[in-house]
Amino acid sequence: MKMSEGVEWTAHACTLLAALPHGVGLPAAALAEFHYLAPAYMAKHMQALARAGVVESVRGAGGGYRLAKPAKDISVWDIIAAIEGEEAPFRCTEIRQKGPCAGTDFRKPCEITSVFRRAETAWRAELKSVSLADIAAEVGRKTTPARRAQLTQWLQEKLA
Amino acid sequence: MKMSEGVEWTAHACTLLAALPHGVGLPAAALAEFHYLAPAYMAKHMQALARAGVVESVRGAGGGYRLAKPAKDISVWDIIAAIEGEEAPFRCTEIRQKGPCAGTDFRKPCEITSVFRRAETAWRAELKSVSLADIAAEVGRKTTPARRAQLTQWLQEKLA
DNA sequence: ATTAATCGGATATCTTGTGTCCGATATAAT
DNA sequence: ATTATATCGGACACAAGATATCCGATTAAT
Repeated sequence: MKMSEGVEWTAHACTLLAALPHGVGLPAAALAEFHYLAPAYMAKHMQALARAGVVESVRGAGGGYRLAKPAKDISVWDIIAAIEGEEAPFRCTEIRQKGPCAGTDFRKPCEITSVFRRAETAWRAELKSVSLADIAAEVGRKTTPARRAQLTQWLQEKLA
Repeated sequence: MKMSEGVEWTAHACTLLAALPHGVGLPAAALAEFHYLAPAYMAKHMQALARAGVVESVRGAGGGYRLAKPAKDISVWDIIAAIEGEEAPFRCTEIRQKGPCAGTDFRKPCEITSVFRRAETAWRAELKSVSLADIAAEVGRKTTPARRAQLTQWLQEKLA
């Protein structure tokens, strides 16, 4: 069970977008360059985010991706759902309904499925409770002035 | 991100083993037959459980697999760890350390990794909190007398 | 000692994730 | 208005992990 690297890539990319002024975006190539990631693959993942409504795409010269909503309204879960889909990691195939001793009264989920449901609900709850705004604020708080200057300069190049 | 079906298969298989008297086991073929599952593939998964110390294998005629510990000391998490490994679904590759604006003070995990750590800790906590004994007890409570008789007869065949 | 049953690891197939490329489209410059 | 350039979007290859099987090694029963 491995989560796609795309989640990590886009989470960091969206954190960068959240640090930008409202309405301002960056092309996928710049988002990839910011962490030295494969541009084409990053582009593919950003497409998934756009389809899911997390970011908006602007085509043509000077275009790129920008957040489709305020950063406080985008959770880490939203990013996972966009990249990985909403389906749960554990998928009950109802094997209890098969076999020599299978019964017939199966309206409720089996005990094993129930455990996984509870666990995955707790997992999603944590992921939903943190927004891009929270992350961006925390990152900003920890950023040194030197790095902040570096970032400003890099952004000027890219936004010019 | 998909969890292996082996987790579902072996969770149900272990639930069956937990219902047996202490020290008694069943061959992999019987565990598969109980839910009409592919015997060879079930065998492979049971091997993983044996390697992880969740079950013990007994070779030769009359052998099979039995729980290696009391059912109350085996959690759902132990089964996942055996089948899937202990590694977390989200794997931080420290992309923040790369790129034109990468800094140098990276002793602590980044904000994004922290969120995933918290979420996965909550997930594992739920899975660790439920033992095979809990599941077996709940299943037993819900089992009708008719099905219990079915099970008893099937077991007599298999244990004979 | 022989036979039969069972585990254990090596092997093959298939789905999913990883990664790239080129056409479609919109912007900016001329 | 036209052209050239930048950018997204989906179609297309490749690699990795999950799925599934088979046969040899080992052990108990006969």
